[in-house]
Amino acid sequence: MELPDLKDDPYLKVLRPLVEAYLAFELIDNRHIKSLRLTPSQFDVIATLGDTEGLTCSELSARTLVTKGTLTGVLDRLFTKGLIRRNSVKGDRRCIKIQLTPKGDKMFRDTFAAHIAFIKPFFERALSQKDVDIARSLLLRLRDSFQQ
Amino acid sequence: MELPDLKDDPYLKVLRPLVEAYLAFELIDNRHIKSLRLTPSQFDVIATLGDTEGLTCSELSARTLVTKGTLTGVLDRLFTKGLIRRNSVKGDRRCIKIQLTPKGDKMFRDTFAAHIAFIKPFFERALSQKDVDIARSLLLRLRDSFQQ
DNA sequence: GAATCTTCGTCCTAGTACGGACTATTCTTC
DNA sequence: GAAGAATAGTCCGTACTAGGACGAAGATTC
Repeated sequence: MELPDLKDDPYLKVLRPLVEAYLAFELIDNRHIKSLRLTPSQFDVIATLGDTEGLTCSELSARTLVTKGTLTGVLDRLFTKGLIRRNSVKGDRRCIKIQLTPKGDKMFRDTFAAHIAFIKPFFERALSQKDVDIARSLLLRLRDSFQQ
Repeated sequence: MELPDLKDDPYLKVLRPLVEAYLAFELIDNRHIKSLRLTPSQFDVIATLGDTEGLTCSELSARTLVTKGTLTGVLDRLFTKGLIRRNSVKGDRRCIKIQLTPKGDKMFRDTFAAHIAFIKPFFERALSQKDVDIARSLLLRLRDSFQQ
């Protein structure tokens, strides 16, 4: 990312920290996911499918960060690992319902809570409860600004 | 990314906003860069090379978000576009010094300031100067926590 | 000065990103 | 009910990612 030396600009002072905080989080996050033998996208899909009756591809790509085109390949690899299955949908032959297999469900139960527990202390160490509320509000304002 | 419904947890309330704010920024950022006929990585390299006498591949990959392995391909494409050249380094035949060509330098001058000017209003709209300072401090604390 | 360690850039693999093109359906509209 | 529009999932091309393997070249150590 373009991170020039613009510390003199009062507004752009927040660009670098935003990028750096996110990337630092992402690095830790991805590293732990990798130790679960999954890629971030695969984990994303498994976590989203957990505790559902199954979702279509479009629902999945809407709720995850995986785009429609990429999803096909991700699902192929999860299928090869025996973690998901594709069921046809009665009433609409265009749709496919993606569902966790028992093995996939076990993966979800084993890894999901563990991953959250792993990530949480990093936030607790950095921010007080009050800080959390402030950070949340500022970040949401930034998000909304970029989403117009 | 894994973004489960954990709003009940006071600490993880900030995870989603962090990810969402960053991704919203990245989307806008990348879209504008694309309109300059560059990819984010290519822009990153051009911006980093700007106003230097040239950098080696390792320096470049240290200062940008492009890893060593990816850099080769990115430089190949920039070379094809005539934006950079690779010079040998006297005294160390392992190194190659990457430098902007006149065309690359023109690209840097034309696009860099324009891109900053494009991004800045999104921050100005969202945050007051005071907010900027607070956001910056909180984000840096998060970053440091994830960097141990 | 030889063996070793380190660094440099490149190449490789598996996986992902985006967006456009494509086929098969289903829905709308007249 | 037939033509057109919209939706679902797949496939494709170009580019990128991380990390590991590699050979060439420099630095270190004894």
